[in-house]
Amino acid sequence: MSPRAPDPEMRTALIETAARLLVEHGPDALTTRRLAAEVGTSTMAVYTYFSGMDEVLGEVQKEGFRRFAALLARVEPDPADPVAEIAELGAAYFTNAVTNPHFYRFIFMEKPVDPELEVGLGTFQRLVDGVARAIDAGCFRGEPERRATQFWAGAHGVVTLYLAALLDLQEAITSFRELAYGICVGFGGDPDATAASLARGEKRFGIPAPTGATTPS
Amino acid sequence: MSPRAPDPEMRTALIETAARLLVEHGPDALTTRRLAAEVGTSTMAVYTYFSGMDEVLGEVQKEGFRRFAALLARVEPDPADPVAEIAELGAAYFTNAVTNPHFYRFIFMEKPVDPELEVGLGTFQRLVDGVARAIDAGCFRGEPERRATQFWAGAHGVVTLYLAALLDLQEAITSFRELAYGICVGFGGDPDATAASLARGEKRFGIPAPTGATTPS
DNA sequence: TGCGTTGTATAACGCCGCTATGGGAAGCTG
DNA sequence: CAGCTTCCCATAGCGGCGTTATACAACGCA
Repeated sequence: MSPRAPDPEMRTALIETAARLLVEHGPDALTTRRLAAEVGTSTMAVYTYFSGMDEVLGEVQKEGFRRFAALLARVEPDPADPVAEIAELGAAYFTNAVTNPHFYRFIFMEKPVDPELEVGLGTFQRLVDGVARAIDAGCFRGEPERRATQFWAGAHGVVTLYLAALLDLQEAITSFRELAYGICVGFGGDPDATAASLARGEKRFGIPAPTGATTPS
Repeated sequence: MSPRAPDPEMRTALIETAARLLVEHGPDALTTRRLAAEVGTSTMAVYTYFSGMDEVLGEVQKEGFRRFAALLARVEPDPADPVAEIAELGAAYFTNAVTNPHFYRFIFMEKPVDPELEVGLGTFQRLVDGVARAIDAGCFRGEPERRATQFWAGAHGVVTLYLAALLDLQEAITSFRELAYGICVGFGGDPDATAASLARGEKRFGIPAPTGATTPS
């Protein structure tokens, strides 16, 4: 008395196909019927492997955070120049948003399906750690979590303006840089040293150069 | 040969009812059928007075900006202390978001239906003007539009974190304050004078005190 | 009074998320 | 190797959505 075995690849296929649909066709394409058709199954599969479409969307959100975390993982801790490290994390954040706007919107601009979302908070913790090193090294003053919140808030605000086409890419990059500079120097950072570190970190990660079209589709 | 006259109040009633539905029941309540039922007409009215539901939503967005602009209008230009004026504008922004979270979400976190949205840009211009006065007065350095963008980005980021329940009200207010302080002082503002002006402006407008529940529903 | 014009109520179309149902595949049991 | 139990999933249906076609009712000028 053993039942028919579930397809171990089906759940993964649904999530990855949903993520692809989001990236390629935008959030409107994320319907149960279209997802099932794209995978080559019926809508019932969604209810066999998930509680409903909402859980699929939650998994897509997690997948987005996983990809973002993978990008952040490219940034190595730099005890010698923690402000440069923060600039690298910022560049990674910005690059992630510009490269995959649909994903960014879905992850950061919609109310999270899973309020816990430990994987999302993990990416924030990565920033808190970097900021804590900078504060310990005396690069600027503050409480790590709160200062990290402010870096994040600024980055998110600039990205949001960019994605709403209220800023072109060049303006967005400039504001992004200056906001980081303002926070560091505003809380005690040395102006010249801060500018040098931010430039160093940004160069290391490499923000996408604004060539050709400078507003998102 | 004169046809049946259109009801001059119908268009307004639809927009205002839609706004009320958004405020009281959230964005999911903004359906054609429910809106028509609430107004006491049929769904066809939406197509008689608008091109479709999208145009209604666009008008709701404009209405939200109009209410926000009315709040900003309470802030009088203060040539003697432009940084206090910026703090007042910030407090108005924050209050607007906290008081009407559904409206804030709808206006600032969803892609605008009408990309022009001159009324929305008008509210931003109000900030640019205040920032320009501060720069002219030597309170900090920069180009008005870009610096205003950065204030806006920071405010929006903090509000977003608050509405996502990742910050409680007290944390949000603190980050809000410190971000403004950081931008001013980071670009040349005198620390003590900036802190005093920000406190003065905030006191004048009055950010809602965090009493009782400190996270949005 | 009649006619032309136009608002709008009703019903229908094709979507949506979701569920009820039933057939068939799978593997343990005798 | 049958048989039976179990569960996957294809099909079809339900109530919702935005939108559209149609028919009727209201209105003002001739």
